[in-house]
Amino acid sequence: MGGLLSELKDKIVETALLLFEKNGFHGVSVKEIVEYSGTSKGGFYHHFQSKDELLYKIHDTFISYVLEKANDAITTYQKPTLQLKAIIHSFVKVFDLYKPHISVFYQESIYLKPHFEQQIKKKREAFKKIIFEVIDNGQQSGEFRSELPVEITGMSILGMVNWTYKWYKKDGPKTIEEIANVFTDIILQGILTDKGKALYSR
Amino acid sequence: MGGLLSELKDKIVETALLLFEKNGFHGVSVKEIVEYSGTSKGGFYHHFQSKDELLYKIHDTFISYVLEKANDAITTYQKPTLQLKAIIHSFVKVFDLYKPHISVFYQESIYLKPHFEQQIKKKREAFKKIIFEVIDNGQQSGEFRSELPVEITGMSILGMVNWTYKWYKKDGPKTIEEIANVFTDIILQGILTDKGKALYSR
Amino acid sequence: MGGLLSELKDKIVETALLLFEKNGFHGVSVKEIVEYSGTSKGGFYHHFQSKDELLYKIHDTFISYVLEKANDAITTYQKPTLQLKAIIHSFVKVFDLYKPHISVFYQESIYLKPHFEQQIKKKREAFKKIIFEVIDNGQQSGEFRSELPVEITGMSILGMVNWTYKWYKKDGPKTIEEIANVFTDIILQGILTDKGKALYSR
Amino acid sequence: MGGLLSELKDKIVETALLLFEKNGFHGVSVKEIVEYSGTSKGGFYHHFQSKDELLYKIHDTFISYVLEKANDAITTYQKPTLQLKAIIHSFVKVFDLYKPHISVFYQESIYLKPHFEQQIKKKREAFKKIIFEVIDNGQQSGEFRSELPVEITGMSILGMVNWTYKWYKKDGPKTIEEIANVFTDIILQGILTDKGKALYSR
DNA sequence: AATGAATGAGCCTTCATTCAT
DNA sequence: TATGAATGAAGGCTCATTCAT
Repeated sequence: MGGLLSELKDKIVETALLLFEKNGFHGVSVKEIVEYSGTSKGGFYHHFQSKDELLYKIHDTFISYVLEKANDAITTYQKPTLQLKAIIHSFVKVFDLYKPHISVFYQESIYLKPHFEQQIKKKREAFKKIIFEVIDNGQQSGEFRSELPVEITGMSILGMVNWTYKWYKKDGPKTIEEIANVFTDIILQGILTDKGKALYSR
Repeated sequence: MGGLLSELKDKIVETALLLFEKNGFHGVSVKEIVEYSGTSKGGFYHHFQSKDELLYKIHDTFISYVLEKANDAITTYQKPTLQLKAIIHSFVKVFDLYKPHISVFYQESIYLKPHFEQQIKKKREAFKKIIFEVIDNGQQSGEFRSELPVEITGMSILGMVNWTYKWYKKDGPKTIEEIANVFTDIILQGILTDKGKALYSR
Repeated sequence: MGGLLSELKDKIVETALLLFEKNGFHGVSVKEIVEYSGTSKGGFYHHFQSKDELLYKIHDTFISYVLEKANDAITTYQKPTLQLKAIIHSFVKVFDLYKPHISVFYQESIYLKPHFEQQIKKKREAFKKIIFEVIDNGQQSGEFRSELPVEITGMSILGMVNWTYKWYKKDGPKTIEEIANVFTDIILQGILTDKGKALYSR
Repeated sequence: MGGLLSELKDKIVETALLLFEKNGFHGVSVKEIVEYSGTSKGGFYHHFQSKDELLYKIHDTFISYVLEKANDAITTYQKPTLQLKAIIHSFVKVFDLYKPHISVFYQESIYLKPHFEQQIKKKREAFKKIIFEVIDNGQQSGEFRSELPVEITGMSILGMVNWTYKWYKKDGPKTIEEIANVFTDIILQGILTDKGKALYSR
């Protein structure tokens, strides 16, 4: 009982996240998850249809969150440059909240069962679409260099940002703020036109 | 005897690579590998101590190759800007040759046994060190913006480039040359000083 | 209050019966039973000690009923031929009322726990005894061919009749009356002496 | 090695047969089967795709055998009465060879997976068809009473014979020969016309 | 009376690896 | 070199049953 709906379920997710991040989806057994969560096989399967569904839930929690944040960013700001800045910043900051989710998202999605994979893919595409559109708009408004192909540019930004999960440590020497600033700096220097730079110079 | 030493061994690696890329290390059994390779369990274990060793060999082939290319790049050129350009170009071009290796390298390294992982890590660090040193040298020579922290800058470049394995398709609409050029363009615009830009303007 | 004692209990039995008939005792879980019955685990275990007890109750309901009918038959009639006819008829007619019980009785009794199995066995033996005695009496009275061994004859009649559960469909092309008549016809022709036939010719 | 192809496979089938007969398909675990067979889980799954496939193989061995025997019977004899006699005799005699197969066949077929069930059903129907045709032919030739419906008559014969698996014991007081004779006797008396009886009187 | 979250023993199956040939 | 039958630990999952509410 108590206030929260099924603390156990949350505990299982949290535990699984840490274990998956460290040892990979196939490097962690349900037995281990339940032992570290302080529950039982039955407890696990009462809350999740399968280990695969747990993996899906982890994926969905993360992608839904970043998709929402990206939508917030483009709603809050009108100018592509500011939108892009906001998206990058919000995304990078997610690392402090969702680092294990992100690691699992990018490492283990290959093991999502087809049915689940489709649902995740939809949201992933939606997120990419937002970024591509921001870049496209920025080129049309003259803020971004229009000689850069939208897709490659978009993927290069995504790559730079996403890759952070491979090396960022919360208790490392670099704060997430600092990282976000450097990324934004390099990218904007890299894609802004002179006109764009003039508009948004610090 | 002449000819190739053990074509079978190569055939096994090649097959495993494709299967691992598609289904993940744990999504492929030794049985499958030997069936698709046209050999047997015995044949497999004659050439590899274990499935883990096969994974290691795949990792090693790739990291050794890119490390060598990076060394070539810094030996061939003297100026950091040219060195960085060469490294990025050579790395991106690897995708046409080693796409499956790269996918496996970045997706499955979590499953490397500790002993193997250490050996790979050494080469990976050596590769990163080369990049970091190029950036550092560029900042000291005044070509690169010295306000950017070396590590974050290095990782942002690595991220942008590495991420390509997630989306690049050999028969897709973008050639690897085009991608390499866009990456180099964005990065150099992003990190070059005005002085640097003046030196290397097209 | 008032009315039927625990309609829920009956609903559970009814549901279980249909499910067991279709999927077998081990092909149906308590969870399924309670879901289809519109109750809960707690509701189930309030009425039944165990899933095994439910199986027992189903067995007992059926065997008690046919035993009673057989007793009625031998009480109502004096002549073995008429008794046998009545038993066969009453038994075959049970199919319209108790088809699922019968299927479960003959298919799943192997899974009765020893304790329950013994109790069912007693009634089953009592029923067989009645049939054997009718045959024996018929031979002694000269109505039945005495060269036929009682047990084999009895079991052949039982087999013919029981087997009906494997193929009889309530909405099939043959009515239960028709089937009962054919069985009686074949059996009586098969075991009656000429004297017997003379006595009971239509 | 040695002469026989996989004695182990046969040993597994034999063991499973005895265990299934006694405890039912779901009352026996693969663990038990391999322990009694003197092999291992791996050994089992090297020979059988699944426990379900083992169940299928047992079904198929039996139904294929009786189908063949029934075909022999109608090929060897021309007259329906002799054909029917031969079929019953050969079928009943199967009990000495295949008693456990038969028990499993009639008790556990409910647990056959749909794919396997279909294949068995085909052969089962073919067998029934042979019997129905013999009866039909006998009625047309005037040997069998034509007022009896073919299907009910056929099923009554099948029921009488099949039911034997419920009570026959190889070391019991009745030989299989004796049983076969009584069955044949009752059935022929039951369905033969006077003309038929005249033709085949002992 | 009734609920349903939680239990944990036990089930079927997979699979990397070994070894007699 | 090469084979493939055999191993057995370990994995994901089911399910009858319990019990606090």
